[in-house]
Amino acid sequence: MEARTAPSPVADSPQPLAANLGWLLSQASYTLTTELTAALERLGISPRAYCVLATAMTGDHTQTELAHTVGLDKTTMVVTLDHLEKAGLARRTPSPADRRVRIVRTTEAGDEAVAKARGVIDDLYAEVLGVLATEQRTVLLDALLKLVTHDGPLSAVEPNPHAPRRKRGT
Amino acid sequence: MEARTAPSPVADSPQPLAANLGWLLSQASYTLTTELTAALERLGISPRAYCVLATAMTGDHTQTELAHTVGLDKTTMVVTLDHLEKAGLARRTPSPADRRVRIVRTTEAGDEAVAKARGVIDDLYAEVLGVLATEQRTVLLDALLKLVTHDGPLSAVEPNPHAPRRKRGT
DNA sequence: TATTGTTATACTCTATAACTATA
DNA sequence: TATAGTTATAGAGTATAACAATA
Repeated sequence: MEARTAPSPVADSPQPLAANLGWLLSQASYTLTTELTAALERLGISPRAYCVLATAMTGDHTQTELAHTVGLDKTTMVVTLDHLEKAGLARRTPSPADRRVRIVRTTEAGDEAVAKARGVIDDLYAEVLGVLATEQRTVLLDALLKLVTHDGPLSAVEPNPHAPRRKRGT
Repeated sequence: MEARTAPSPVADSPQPLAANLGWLLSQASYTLTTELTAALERLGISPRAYCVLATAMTGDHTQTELAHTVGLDKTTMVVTLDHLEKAGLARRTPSPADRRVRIVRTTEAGDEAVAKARGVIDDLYAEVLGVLATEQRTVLLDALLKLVTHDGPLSAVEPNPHAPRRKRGT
């Protein structure tokens, strides 16, 4: 399988120190994503498609709503939905209330795909975490959550919407 | 600042479960990389450039050696070195032994840049990990290392060199 | 005038292929 | 014939801009 994304530039430290947080996180995240992508590919679905599909299932959402929730650009959402429709996993339904808007609904096949994907994902996570002792596992997840969660040091950075396009320094 | 990389498709789960390993890792890794990139940018250096520079400092290396060590394609290495030379941080020296080969050496400015970058990186990691209790920190790093390390479940996947180019499924 | 979804397009990043100069 | 480095180029992925339909 070809790598989905190039390894993070920081992930290539030749001799990872025990304290090289960045390398550890990049490596873990990258490999897990790669394995997840490979596993889902066998179901004919991409991680992104799964994400959109699973979100669409939670209620009646327009494309823009969906894009916002999942964190995609609306034009990327168009492409993703084109794929999903072609694969028969979702369909766009005109909204009776607003004729500009299209509600995204999952098909039965889509529901099944999500269910199967959930199983695959859960299995993968269980397999990975199974290597750790029970307490270690708990602490790991707690610690990550603490870092990532609202006003932790690794909570989401909102990109400056009007930042000048970077010109690629050295 | 503009996001360097789009958020991982898996990282966008609307309501992260405590056990959503993938989301936690992606989010942590992505944000840390973003912050690291921003911090290094103030030094006029990219994470990749830092990586190459720091590796080049460890001895006399050819471009290909460097590329292999750091995990870059040789053509990408050319571009990276072009930047580094233009910025006066590294230079290509012809090898006396083999006239096809060029040894990559850091300049004094390059050495300084690496030293400064090291400081910035260490500070950032310390700041992030400072949020955790001492024991929590140890367990986190141990656990990550265990997952990522040789024959852990998230150890590096070697890409199949002759896999057919993926055609983008759903 | 503003908004939804679409299309067309430009930009970034990386890798493949072809070339040169050596070996 | 094979290898190091270079250049040119194509591919994949994303976002910006312009547009049509509707509000």
